[in-house]
Amino acid sequence: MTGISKETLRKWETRYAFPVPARDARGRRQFNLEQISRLQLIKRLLDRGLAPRLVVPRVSEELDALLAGLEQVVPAADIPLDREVVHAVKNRDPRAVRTLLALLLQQDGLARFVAETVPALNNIVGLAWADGRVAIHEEHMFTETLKALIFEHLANIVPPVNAPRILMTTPAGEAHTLGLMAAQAMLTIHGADCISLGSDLPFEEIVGAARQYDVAVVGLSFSDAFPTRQASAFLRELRQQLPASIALWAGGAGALRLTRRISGVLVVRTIEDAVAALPTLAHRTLRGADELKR
Amino acid sequence: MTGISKETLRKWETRYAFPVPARDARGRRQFNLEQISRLQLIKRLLDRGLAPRLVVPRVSEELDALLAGLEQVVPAADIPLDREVVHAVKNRDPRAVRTLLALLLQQDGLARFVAETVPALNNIVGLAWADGRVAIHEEHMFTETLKALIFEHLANIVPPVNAPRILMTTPAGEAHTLGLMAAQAMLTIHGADCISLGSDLPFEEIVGAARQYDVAVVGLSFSDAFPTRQASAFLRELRQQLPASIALWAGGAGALRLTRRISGVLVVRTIEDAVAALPTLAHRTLRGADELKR
DNA sequence: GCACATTATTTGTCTAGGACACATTTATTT
DNA sequence: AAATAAATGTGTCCTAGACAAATAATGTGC
Repeated sequence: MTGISKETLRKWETRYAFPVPARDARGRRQFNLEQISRLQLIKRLLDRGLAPRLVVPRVSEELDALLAGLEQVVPAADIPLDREVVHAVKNRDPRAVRTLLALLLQQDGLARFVAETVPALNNIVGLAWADGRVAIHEEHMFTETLKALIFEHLANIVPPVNAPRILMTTPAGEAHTLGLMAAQAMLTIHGADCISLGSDLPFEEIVGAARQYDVAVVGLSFSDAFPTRQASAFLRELRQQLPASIALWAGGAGALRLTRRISGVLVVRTIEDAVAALPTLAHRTLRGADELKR
Repeated sequence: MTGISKETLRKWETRYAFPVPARDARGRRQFNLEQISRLQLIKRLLDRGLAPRLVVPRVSEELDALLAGLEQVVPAADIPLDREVVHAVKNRDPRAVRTLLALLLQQDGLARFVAETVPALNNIVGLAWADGRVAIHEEHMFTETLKALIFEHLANIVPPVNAPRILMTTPAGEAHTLGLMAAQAMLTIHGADCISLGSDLPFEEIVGAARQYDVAVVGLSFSDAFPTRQASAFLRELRQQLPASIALWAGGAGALRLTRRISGVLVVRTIEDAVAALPTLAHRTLRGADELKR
């Protein structure tokens, strides 16, 4: 429920005297709801890079204050219908959510929808979730509806045969694919040939796939929940294992938190960044062409 | 990689003298590839209900023999193009995979495609993965392509307003959604109103969502990798927490292994089972109708 | 005052060996 | 043959401690 391992929880118990759970008849730890919500708060602060010793011993009120200070200022969503969407989500009305999103998509066109509306809405819903105004299942419903919509519109676009190939995936442990899909849509519109391998792909598999699919770029998405340290280590290691000819792009809220730049890794801050980097890529030499030369 | 917890592996080491891994400089266990593949073999046998003491100490050859005896005879895939699909997957040619799948879909129609072709292909690719003939990333590519295809065709179907609502999701820890999507497509064709909440939904959220979305059924999918005991416990607990008026359906390879029936839980063995159970459901009373009565 | 090397502290994850409940199997009695 | 009791099998949790990698603090030379 918190994303914190049981070993870590046990250590915190002895080191910081929190959380000290009740025990059942067998002596097993039983955490109460208050402890769980405090742990979730702690987790969010740790994910933003704070040190455990500063965060774990603090009570919820102090944590709230800390988090408020760190919370990035939300770019006041100038998305039309944003309130209606949130309202439909909270009303648990999937059809209304779909209708509203489809409307926005029609108004904006896929490119703008995916580049602006989706991130903004995602942000709004994410914040509402963090506040507890939107339940996990409501967020899931929103995400699924949005993914379905993007999928459908993506189907009609066929990239040119020699378009630069981009391998899109998510590292092991990262299950959020909405951002990845949005990026994929945008890049496909701009003439890239995206191959999506879905979420949760182990390290070795990413390396192997990048080589075997003959791609120009490996694009990874890190969500807000992904530990910054791990993301950094992951990218460094992957950069080393990948041939220099393959570019490495990292996007998502988790990648934004990477303060120090990693050489050979492009941190995609907005979807437009990725589009801007597209022209630098070499187009694929086709197999047929290769064979003709021989 | 095996789905076996580290605690269990340690216990097996002392109890059955397998696996005894090498140690790194720090004393940490390092399993070699041979041990890992033997463990994967063991896992598959345990999943089929064999007792650990009979399985864990056995060498790979014996395990192979055991498995061969148990392996349900794969319904000789009478799917046309099955070899071509596997070939395209192994060739890492997403476009060819997509073209082939689209072709099959056109030939069969969505209903048959989803009820017969998808499970058969999934089975074939799954077996090829277990043998090591297909890599994880190749399986991901296949799955993603298939999901995209189903999504696109699902978009055109709008269920009647008062259709019985089915909540489709996957329990926490279960990331495989292909089977869920296939079932969703089939049920939607047959007039159900499916609400997909995606994968990996925590227990409490499922309970909450079921109540709040006013559904007639909660449909869960358990993959092959999901521990049978956990699935059983999960379903029992969920059955208890859900109102009796909401039916509970469990599908997927993980649900097939539930030998003892759980009262109030329908184990969906094939997608057709779910379709057959559809007529028993009450249609939704619309809010508008309710209001008129008052 | 700043760059760099060195030492100290923090932190997560691993190890060992043991306890225990629940399930399944075997032995015993009715 | 059925019912009951004892024995064994099994996964998961427990405690207490070791240790390296990361981060912070300190010292040193220029």
